[in-house]
Amino acid sequence: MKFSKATDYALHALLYLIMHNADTQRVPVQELASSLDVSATYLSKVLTRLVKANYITASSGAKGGYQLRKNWEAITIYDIVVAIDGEQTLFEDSFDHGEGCKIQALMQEAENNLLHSLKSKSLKDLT
Amino acid sequence: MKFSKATDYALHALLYLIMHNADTQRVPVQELASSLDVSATYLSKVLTRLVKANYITASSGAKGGYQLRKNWEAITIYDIVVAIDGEQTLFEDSFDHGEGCKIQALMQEAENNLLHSLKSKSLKDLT
DNA sequence: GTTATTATAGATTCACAATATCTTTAATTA
DNA sequence: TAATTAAAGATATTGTGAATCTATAATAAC
Ligand code: SF4
Ligand code: SF4
Repeated sequence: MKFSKATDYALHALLYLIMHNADTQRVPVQELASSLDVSATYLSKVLTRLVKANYITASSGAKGGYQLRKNWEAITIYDIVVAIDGEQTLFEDSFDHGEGCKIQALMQEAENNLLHSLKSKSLKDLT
Repeated sequence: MKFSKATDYALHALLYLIMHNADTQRVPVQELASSLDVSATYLSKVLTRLVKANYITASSGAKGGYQLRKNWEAITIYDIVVAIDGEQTLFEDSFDHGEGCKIQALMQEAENNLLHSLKSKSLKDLT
């Protein structure tokens, strides 16, 4: 019952990008990694998922690095979590006895509250 | 970002107790375990935590077993989760840069929504 | 084109906690 | 006393997130 470190890294890297006007400028993973004091190769792996999801862009070579996409303000925290960890369900049903299960209903409602909250917040709220 | 199997087992065991009028009758762990098709010794370990937290009672010896406490209806889902998994925070801060951190604020608010929902539901809602 | 720089991908390892089992001990009943 | 049951402790297993290492591909500068 906790978020992954990868998500933690992703959020912090994004915060760094936001704080460094990185919608106009590229930031190499080395800079991000040393700023966060985490492994560069691992962080790279994490950020690649954000690239795949089109939340940031990347370019190789000199002067390359990561950069926020246009309209990054609209990306929600939920988007990030899903991009990194996938759509895991908080409570996974051992059997699924079908409709009308009270346990399922309870847990899903709780989870929905969490997800709704994550969806209602965007990267703009980090500024 | 998911609940533990132990919590899953606990909820289902409780549901079984509720459905079998187990506020007046004791149910040995063997019966619970075979009903849920899980390991009896492991389930016993899990249920012991509920005993420690005074949500169920246990008695050894012949005709012994587990039994719901009086006023079990008031026990919340949150109570169960905490009794089993402890008070883990969904988002644990890598550094804690102090007040005013937007990331922390966002994640904690989301988490609070989840916890509030879990607190607002009780075992009575399983009947 | 060559070289330097950077991201990406794949394979592999590491570490740790959840899960599970086994065995012993304590408690309770008949 | 004998039988039954929970609790506790030690240990084993497993799963998986986390991390490293080593290539390979892309890009820019010269
Ligand atoms: S009782 Fe409900 S939550 Fe449990 S396995 Fe059946 S359907 Fe799923
Ligand atoms: S930036 Fe915020 S969430 Fe991240 S380590 Fe600092 S205080 Fe914690």
